[in-house]
Formats: sequence, structure tokens, C-alpha cells
Amino acid sequence: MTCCGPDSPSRPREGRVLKNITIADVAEALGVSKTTVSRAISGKGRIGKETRERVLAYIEENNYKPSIIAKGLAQSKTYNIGVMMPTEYHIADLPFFQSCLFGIQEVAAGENYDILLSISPPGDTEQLKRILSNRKVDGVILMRTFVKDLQAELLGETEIPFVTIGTTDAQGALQVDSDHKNACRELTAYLLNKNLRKLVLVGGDKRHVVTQKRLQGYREAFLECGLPVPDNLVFLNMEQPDVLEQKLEQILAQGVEVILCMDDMLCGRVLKKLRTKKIPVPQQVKVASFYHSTILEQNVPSVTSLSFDGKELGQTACRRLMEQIEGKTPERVTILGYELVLGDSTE
Amino acid sequence: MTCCGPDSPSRPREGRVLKNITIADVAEALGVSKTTVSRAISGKGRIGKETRERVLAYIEENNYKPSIIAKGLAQSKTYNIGVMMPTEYHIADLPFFQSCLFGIQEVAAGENYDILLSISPPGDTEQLKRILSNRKVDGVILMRTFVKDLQAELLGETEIPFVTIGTTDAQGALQVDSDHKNACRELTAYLLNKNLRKLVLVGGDKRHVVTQKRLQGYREAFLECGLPVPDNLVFLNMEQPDVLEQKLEQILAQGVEVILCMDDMLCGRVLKKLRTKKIPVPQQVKVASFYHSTILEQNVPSVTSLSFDGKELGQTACRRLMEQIEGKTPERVTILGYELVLGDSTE
DNA sequence: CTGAAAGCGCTTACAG
DNA sequence: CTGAAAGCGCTTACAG
Repeated sequence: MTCCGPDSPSRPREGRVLKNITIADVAEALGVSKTTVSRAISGKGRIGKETRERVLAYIEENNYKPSIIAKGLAQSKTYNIGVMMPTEYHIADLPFFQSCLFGIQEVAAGENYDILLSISPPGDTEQLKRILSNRKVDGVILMRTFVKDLQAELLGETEIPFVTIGTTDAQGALQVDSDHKNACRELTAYLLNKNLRKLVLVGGDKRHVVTQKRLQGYREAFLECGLPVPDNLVFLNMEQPDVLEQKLEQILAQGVEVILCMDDMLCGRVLKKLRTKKIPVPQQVKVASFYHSTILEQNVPSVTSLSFDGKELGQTACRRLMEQIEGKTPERVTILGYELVLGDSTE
Repeated sequence: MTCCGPDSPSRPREGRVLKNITIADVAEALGVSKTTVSRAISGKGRIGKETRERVLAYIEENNYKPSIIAKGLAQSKTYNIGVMMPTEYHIADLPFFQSCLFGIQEVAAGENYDILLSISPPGDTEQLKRILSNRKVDGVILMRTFVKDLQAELLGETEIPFVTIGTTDAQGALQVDSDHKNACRELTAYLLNKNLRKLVLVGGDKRHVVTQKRLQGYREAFLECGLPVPDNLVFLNMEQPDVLEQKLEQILAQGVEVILCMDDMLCGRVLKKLRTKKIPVPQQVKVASFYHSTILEQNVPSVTSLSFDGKELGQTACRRLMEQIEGKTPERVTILGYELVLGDSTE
């Protein structure tokens, strides 16, 4: 007898079983084979109606939950999808990512898949390598693409299904993207049609494919109107507030009619600058933006903005990935729409 | 002979092997047992130096990566931690969550753990139940606590280790939190010491524990100064812009010296209202906030604000969880510091 | 319709 | 120091 005194008086409560109940326990309790239990659960293979119901009832009653990990091992699957989220370029991106994630989760959960999340700075492939070499996912989703995209390249050298949210030229990628090019083209055209010509485009990281796509749309709009593309009015890599500030000084000095911003954070800064300089919007300078996030929701005047459905992107991306994982041959490129929300800032 | 023509001319390239190489392959190639290979890799159990090196060299050369899932099954572990992220209350929370996630990932990855992410609206336990019943995680982290916290309660009825970022009274929870109470107390006291008395507190969701903690700090500061607590100056559940707007009208009409906001989004709206009403900050009304996020970084005057280190919270939370998983007995409550960043808005 | 057995890719007492 | 064997909790040909 040890010196530890009597057994703890409070036995583990029901539902607090230390050891999980397994398929073998169920089989034994019911006097059938594990095979039968497995079949009852999965619905695969022939099994007597009565037997199945008996098994199902027992399982229900005893709260048996199969280990999806063991199931996965037997099927050489993981029931995980890796989602690579970039560290944000700035706060305006985050709501978009969150919506995406939510959409991804929705369809993933529907197939009993989970999200293995990993956050990496641009260009960093450490985490992705770890996940891949641990063989922990059946597929991966990249939430953003880069012009030179190391993650996409790495995945391209692999057999693992993957989809990018955003356009890429990496081999083997399924791609889901909003139609950034046409969105920007339409908005630009809309402004040109108002006879506004001095139309400045302010954007962020050049290495993001999305930045390039929008620039393309901007250019096309000019060309379609028979106008030369004013490349001198395009300012990218404006993520540093002081750099932007300086550029704005310069832009405003040389006269400008519209400032089209590639995201709401940039736009917020532009609006602030205009306010500081007592330049009335839209009377003297008009302003438009991308994303239509809550950052600008309080602005007066309301800001004309392109809006994208992050959740839908996430859902679609995940659906494509699932199709690929299941051996179907999904659409390789899916382009989703956008919405042009007109506000007072371009009136 | 089938009709499919000659073999595809381009053989799978190196590194694109369809079938992963397993421990059995390694063992066979080397003429040793799987046991030996396993020991060489894990470093557990006695093994000859030379043998180990031979195995390690082969593994390195042939790029063998053990399946962590199979390893997990054998050890009854998953090497996953579940992270429950709430759908945001608003955008100001997101940078905080991202930092947390980053911190969690950092320490998790260090132990070869991955993050199983799940996003749920407050009060929703669907996702958590799914993950738990699939037995897919070794522990879970809740990124926010609620006064009535169904997720924490659910976990409390379970044997699974979990830690909350934020205070909770759920049983069995390890807790990591910033010292919101004292942070708010210090800031309030700082303002009271400037002889400001009409000190309005504007906050968000009452159901968040963090809201309650801050309110507590606010109260204590008054009491310590020998002043009655002005509960009539406290306005919570102000997340609706129009509700806040209306309250502000009322507050401003009855005279106020300071508005202390529980987050930067609320603060942004307050600042905007003051601007609209041409009330100079800080000359007529002073303003302070929580979070010190980029949302207000551009504001003039700079905003006095309490700042918390989300990444550190994440790291600490994950460390505690790891300790618990490893069977150690970690600190049950860990309170981290804060920083009071003084700006011009309270001068 | 049902079951025994092999297998998924590892670990770990146990024995030598 | 090393290995055969059992086991982690499932699935799935194969045979009956």
C-alpha cells in the first residue's frame, strides 16, 4: 500500500473519460467486427440495415467519435488544408484576409477538413517547408500572390494540390481572383468619362500581382479612350506615409483632378492630406479607393470605391482545392466579380 | 498492351516522387530495423554512434521526412493546437489578433506544432465541438474571453489543456492576460492628476471580459483619488457608430474634459465627431485610447494610448499550453504588462 | 451481408 | 547496441 491515502473521492464524471473509446470498443460491445462498425459509419460497403442501425444507435448513445487522424492515416489523407497568410502589408488588408479565412473555413468544415494556418512574411518559405515536409496537409491555399512568388514556386515543384487567391504564373496552380484589372479599368473609365484627365493612381507594393493588375486596368482605360497613358501620374510603393506625403505635395503642386487609391489605408492618408491643405473633396480634387472597408466608412464625403467579396473568394478557392484533392479536374482559373460603389467623393 | 502509347517521356523529376519514402524504406535500404531508424531520428533509446550517423546521412541524402501524423498516432498526439479566433468586433481588433497568431505560431513551430485555426462568432461552439470530437488537437487557445464564455465552459468539461488570452472563470483554464485593469487605472489616474474630473469612458461590448476589467480600473482610479465614481460618465456597448454619435452629442452638451476610448476605432469616431463640431483637441477636450494601432497613427495631435504586446501574449499563451501538454504544471495565471504612450491629445 | 487480416507510417516496451 | 513484435485507431481488398 502506498502512502497516498484513499482514492480521490470524486471519480471522473461522465464525459470526462481519460481514454477515448475506439472502434474496437464499439465492435466488442456489439459483438461485431471492426469492419462492420467502420462500414456502418462510413456508409461504404454492403451492410445489413438492421446491423447498421444497431451500430449507429450504440455510437450515438455512447458518444463515440472516430479519430479522423487514424482515418486519415489509413486513407493517406490528413483532412487538413494549409492556408498561408502573409503578414499584412497594412491594416487595410486584414478584414479581407479574415473574410477569406471565414469563407475557406466554411467550405472546408463542410467536408470535415480543418485549416492549418501559417503566417509568413513575403518571400519566407520556412513555414511552408515545415508543413510540407511534415506531410500535414492535403493541399494548400496561398492568400496572396507575388510577382516573384517563392511559395507558389515551391508548391509547383510538388505534387500537392494548391490554389492561389490572386493570379500567378507558377505551374500547377489553381487560381481564383477578383477581376482587379477590369475593376480598375471600369473605375478609371468612369472617371475619364466625366472628362477628368489628370487622374493620379496611388498604389502599394509593386511586387504584389494585384498592384500590377490594377495598373494594367488603369492603362487600358486610357487606351480605350484614345488617350495616352500618363505613366507620370502613377505612384506605386507608397506604403510609407512620409514617402506618400512627399509625393502628394508634388502631385498637388502640379495640379490633379482625381486621386485613385489602391486601398483604403492609402486613401485615408490622402484624404487626411487634402484636409490638412484645405483642399475640398470632391469640389477641387476627387478621390476613389479600393476595398470599401470600414476604415473609411465614417468619411464625409462618402468614398467611391471598388468592393470585393473576400468570403466568396475564400469559398471558391477552397472549393477548387477540394475538387482537386478529390481527383476531379477543376477550373484552373476562376475570376470573380467586383462592385463599384459610387460615393460623393467623385461627384 | 494497352492503347495508351509509350510511357510519358518526362519521368517525374527528382523530388516529385509520388509515393513518399517511409521509415521502412530507409530501414530496408540500410539493412537495419525500423526501430533503429526511429531511434536515430528521435535520439531516444540507445543506439551506436556509427549506426546513427549512417542513418542520419542516408535520410539527409534521400530527403526522407517522417510523417508527423503517423508519429502522432503512435504517441497519441496530434502536434496541433487549436486556436479559436473570434470574428472581429471591429477592424481595430484584427492587428492584435494577427500579432497574437504570429506569437503563437512562433513558439508552436519551435516544438513542431501547427496551428489549427478556427473562426467563430461569439457564443458559437460548433467549430470547437467539431475539432474536439475529431480529436484533432492536443490543446487549444482561446483568443478572447467573454463574461459568459461557452467555449471556455465546453473546454472546462474536457480533459484537454487550454489557455485563454484574457481572464475567465472557467474551470481548468490557464490564463494569460494583459493587465487591462491596472492599465486603465494608471491612465485614468494620470488624467485625474491633471485635475481633469469630467472623464468620460467610452467602450465596446460589455460581454467582453476586457471591457469589464478596464471599467474596474477606471473605477479604482477614482476611488484611490478619494473621488466618487462617476458611473454616469461611462458608456459601453458603443460599437454602433450612430449610437455613439448620439451619445457624444449628449456628452458634449453637458460638458466634458476628457474622453477615454477603449479602442482606436471608437477613438477614431470620437475624434471625427470633435472635428466636425470644431472642438479643438486637446485644448477643449482631451482624448486617449487603447491599442495604439496604425488606425490612429496619422492623427494630429498624436493620441495618448495604452499599448499591449499581442505577439508576447501569443507567445506566452502558447508556452503555457505547451507546458501543460508536456505534463508540467504551468503558472495558471500570467499577467503581462502594458505601455502608456503619451501623446499630444492629453496635453 | 459479414469478418479476418493486412496495411497506413510511425513508436516503444520487451527481449536478447 | 539492436531487432521482432505489438500497438496507435482507423480502412479496405479479399474471401466467404
